[in-house]
Amino acid sequence: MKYQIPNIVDFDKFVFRIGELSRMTGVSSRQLRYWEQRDYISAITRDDQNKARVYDFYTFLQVSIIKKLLDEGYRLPAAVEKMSSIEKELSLSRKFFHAAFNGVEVVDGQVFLNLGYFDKAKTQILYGQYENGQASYEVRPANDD
DNA sequence: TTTCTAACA
DNA sequence: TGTTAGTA
Repeated sequence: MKYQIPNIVDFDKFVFRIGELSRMTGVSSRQLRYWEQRDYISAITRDDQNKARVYDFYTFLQVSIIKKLLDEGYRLPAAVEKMSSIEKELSLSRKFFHAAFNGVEVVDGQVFLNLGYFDKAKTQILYGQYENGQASYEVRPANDD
């Protein structure tokens, strides 16, 4: 009764040119080129030197984070450094949730996230629920079909 | 139309 | 960083 999130979203296929990335993030194309020159960000490897830059989804995230930090008052070098640590935290979070998430189950009309076994003996399962912006948890026996 | 580099403001 | 020039 559980399912996996369909792996139909391939983020590697989300690619943007400089004008698009600029409009998406509010960072000027001039800034994007400058940041690349300073090695703060990088575009997908270009064959020719004079061809249009192509940015991937992860660069979009990086630029978005840097932009937010700049708006908060960080100066560019500091913003880049902090973005780097935020990026690592995000990566860890993604890996954690990917490993923890075991599908969705509906009980009595309520939707629960199966977050895997709660104990090493595998007799209990941790369920998470999201409601009104709040996360809550329940531990229930594993064989509660 | 968009992007590129280079250069000046 | 913004802008502009002259291209591809």
